[in-house]
Amino acid sequence: MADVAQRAGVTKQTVSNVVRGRTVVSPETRARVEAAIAELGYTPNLVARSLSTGTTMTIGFIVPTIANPFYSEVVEEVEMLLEERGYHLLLATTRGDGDRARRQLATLSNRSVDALLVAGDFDIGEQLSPQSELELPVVLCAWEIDPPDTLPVVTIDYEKAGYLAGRHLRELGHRQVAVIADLPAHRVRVAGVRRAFAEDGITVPDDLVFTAPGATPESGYEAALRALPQLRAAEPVTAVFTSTDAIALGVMEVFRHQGLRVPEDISVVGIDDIPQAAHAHPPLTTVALPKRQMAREATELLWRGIANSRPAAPSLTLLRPEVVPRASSAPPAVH
Amino acid sequence: MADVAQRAGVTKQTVSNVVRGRTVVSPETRARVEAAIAELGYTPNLVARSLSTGTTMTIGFIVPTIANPFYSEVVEEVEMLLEERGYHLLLATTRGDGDRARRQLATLSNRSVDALLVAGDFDIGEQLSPQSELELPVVLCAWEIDPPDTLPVVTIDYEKAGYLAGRHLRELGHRQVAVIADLPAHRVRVAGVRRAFAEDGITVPDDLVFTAPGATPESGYEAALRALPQLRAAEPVTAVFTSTDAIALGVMEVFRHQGLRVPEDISVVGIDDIPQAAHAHPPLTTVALPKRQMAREATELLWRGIANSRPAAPSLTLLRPEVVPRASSAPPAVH
DNA sequence: CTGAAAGCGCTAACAC
DNA sequence: GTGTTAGCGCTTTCAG
Repeated sequence: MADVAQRAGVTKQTVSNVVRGRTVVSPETRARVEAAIAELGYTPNLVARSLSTGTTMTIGFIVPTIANPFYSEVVEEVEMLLEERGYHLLLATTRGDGDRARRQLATLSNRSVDALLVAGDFDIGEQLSPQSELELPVVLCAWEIDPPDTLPVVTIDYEKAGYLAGRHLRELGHRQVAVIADLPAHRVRVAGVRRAFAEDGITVPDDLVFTAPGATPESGYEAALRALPQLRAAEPVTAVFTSTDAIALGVMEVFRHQGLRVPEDISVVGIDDIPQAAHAHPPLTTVALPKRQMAREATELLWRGIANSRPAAPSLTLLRPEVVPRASSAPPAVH
Repeated sequence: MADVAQRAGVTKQTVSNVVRGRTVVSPETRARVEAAIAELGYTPNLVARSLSTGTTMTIGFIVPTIANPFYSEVVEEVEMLLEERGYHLLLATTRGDGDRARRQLATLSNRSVDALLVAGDFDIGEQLSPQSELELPVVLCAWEIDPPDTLPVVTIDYEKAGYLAGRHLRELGHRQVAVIADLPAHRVRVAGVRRAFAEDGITVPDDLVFTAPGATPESGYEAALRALPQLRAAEPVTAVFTSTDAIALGVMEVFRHQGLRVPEDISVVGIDDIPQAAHAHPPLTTVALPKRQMAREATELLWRGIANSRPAAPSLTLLRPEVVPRASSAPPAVH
């Protein structure tokens, strides 16, 4: 920078002004400086600028994983929004490991990011309270279980997602439903389904609730195998609610192998609306979670936090999920 | 830091030594300093450290998109490897936009990252030559088309992936194959298929090559619809090669709707081995691309580059793909 | 083993 | 409009 200044016959300060596009520089001076920059191939040192300004133009995003299409879509959207404002994305994953989460939080908050977005995995909640004391804007998103009330949270009404799935089945006329869910992580979604049936005085019996740990197609496959005898019991189950589309994919695979037709013999409803849901066989009825909208609102709060250089006031934004009816659900067969 | 030093009755230097775990500090002094740190809640400013050391403990990763499971898996693996060494991940996406790519490259290289990993999209290649002049370790990965020979490149033998798919079909006895590919991006994969058939003196006619832009299930669906008349022509096509599993998913959906049985009437082979391939209907035969291994080797070169504070010597590492036979491919029906 | 001094490259105040 | 003066918070010499 000093070299550029000398070559252009000005001071570093003027070079700085030119680089940052300040309007205080006369056109001639600007031209001279720009020429010098080009000749010397000068490029400003962002770290030095950060030290000086106290701002890094970087925000940290802590997510459980990126392999899950739900999160990768959120991350993609956030990255896009940040880029629009010239911000960068420092990405960290916790993989459901509380220790990792804590470490990630610690490093990122040492003034190396301007703000922090944290997507919720239930075990990270605890570590967060000390964080709020820190002078760093923090926004939480995708917080399914017990969103803290000390920070701004943008999440989805997961209970309602379950409720909508349940009501969809009820409206089709289903009375006997099995549940295959990644418990306890998705307990809120299951509660929603139960509520929908309870409204009509129907109880979902505990022995029709099966767990699919990890919420993968594989876990859904295994859970469906375990569930099979119950599904075919005397009082026939006419529908299956899965807490995730991924689980539904595995469940439907079992049904195909076992000759259970979807939706003729049994309906299937998932949650999420992942890209593959539309191309499943049959296309999967699901409850879409507004991930991109969540990303937008969370980022908006981030900007607000950055503007005030502290977290936005505690708040809870609950986004509304929406049923996407497809071919995997239909009225129960009459018998 | 000065406060901590004063409180512990030492200088900043000693505090620094304690923080960085240097062994030059006497146990008593160390204890005093640590107490002061705890009492004051001191946490080192990483930006200042970076300015001083010239190292940010951050590496940049430029990737076309993260929504595609191929890349998200690579990113996830890279992030894990970085975390092991205490490095952070600055993620940028290009979305196939050359301008964005150039901007991303420019910002990231201004000393704000210690090294740069770039996953290949064909239009980014050009921007990269100026970069190599920069004193920044750069490693390229997933470079399907024309890997530059001026930088270290870790990629997959995509031609061989196509070749293996083709040979798999040949070994099953298929002679007449249609190709549905995201061209021109995947032209190398198609060339591989052609080579496999050419070895047996069989030419894949151009009018059996269909393009599925974007390599999504949707694009595969549409391409398959266009291809249908040809597939049912006089000389029957007994197999379809798709340049990507995602395309195959859409193609198989069309076949189901049209009553074409897979693999009895027609075999389908994809490339990639995305998670859904195993749960497709039927499970998809594919050629697995060693993404995680690619991530590992690329990261290894990154470390080497950082150690020498410049890119590793130009090199080309070609990883070997592998056929994963599943139910979507079988010998052609005799007629 | 500890301390004092100099600087990393840039920006924010002020003067001029 | 442009130049001058101080730092931002840390690390790195180099003496002691």
